[in-house]
Amino acid sequence: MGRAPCCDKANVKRGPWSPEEDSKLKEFIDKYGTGGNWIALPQKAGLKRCGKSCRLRWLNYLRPNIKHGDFSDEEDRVICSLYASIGSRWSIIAAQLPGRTDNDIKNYWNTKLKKKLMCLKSPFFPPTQPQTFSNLFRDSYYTTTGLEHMISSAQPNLMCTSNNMNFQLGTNQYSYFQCQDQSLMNPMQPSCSSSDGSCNPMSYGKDIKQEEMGSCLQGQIPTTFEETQKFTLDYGNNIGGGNDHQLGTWADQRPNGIFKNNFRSSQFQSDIEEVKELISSSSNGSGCNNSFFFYNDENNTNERGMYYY
DNA sequence: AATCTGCTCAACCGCTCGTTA
DNA sequence: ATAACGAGCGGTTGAGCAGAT
Repeated sequence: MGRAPCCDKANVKRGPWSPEEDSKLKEFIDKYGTGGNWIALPQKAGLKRCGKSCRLRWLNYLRPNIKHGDFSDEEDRVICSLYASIGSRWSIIAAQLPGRTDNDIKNYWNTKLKKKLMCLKSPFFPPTQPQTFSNLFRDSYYTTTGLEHMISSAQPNLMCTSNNMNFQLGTNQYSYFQCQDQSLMNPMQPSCSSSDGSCNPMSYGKDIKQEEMGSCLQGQIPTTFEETQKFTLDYGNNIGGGNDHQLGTWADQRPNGIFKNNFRSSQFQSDIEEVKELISSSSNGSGCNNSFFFYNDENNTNERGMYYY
């Protein structure tokens, strides 16, 4: 038995609000406030509406200082930055943008901003404008959870988690991500597990649904690790950092299966073996070899890169 | 001009959480 | 301790619109 409805659905009006209803609601709240009880409000205000509907109408449309219209670049930046950090916590994001409602931001993200960020060079997502991982990762995007989220968003077949594995070698910072091919499993299940649970799926990845992946990939979901590697090479053409993304594809396939982007940092080059060593010792021999590691130099700006193996 | 297609966004739905009795 | 309730939240829907065919 489900929860009792909050109002008598047969006797409440639904659908778009008329100007008369708007003014009734506004006048009532201006005069008496909400009284902390939305359920009782419509009756008092003479509206044949559900309390929830009144609340939504007020919060999203009628209350003072609501800002409508295009989002500014600064607002874009704040939304992306917060989304990268905390995910779809729209009310928290809205709290940082005066005049914007959570519903507005959610709609804006789902219809426009997400697409902007998804414009990677890819056979599955034909770009409408140049966009690269390195752009996504600039400035405030560059947090560990942000990277996890962006990788998962941009590459829906991969669920990535860092397990908070960050370390420093010389002046370079490294973050390690285990990535699991979601096309091979139920999206809620990890593809591999270890005794310390280091392969548990991250919470950000779990809301990518099978049908979304299907439509994203247009039926071309890779089914083997080799196909996934190829897919990632194609799909992640522009993964890279700083100026790296201008240099083209992941051209260098190594015998050991590591795919290399075009890195410029000699420090990074010399760190590689040590990074791999650290990763294999810290990941407790879990056998998770479908992974990224990502590095950032001391300036956090120009020298960045990602290895996939 | 008619039809189709894709997009936007207001509104709804169902769930969780906090409060109260 | 717990059941009931309302507020708030995020996901989803669908009417209306604009542009493409």
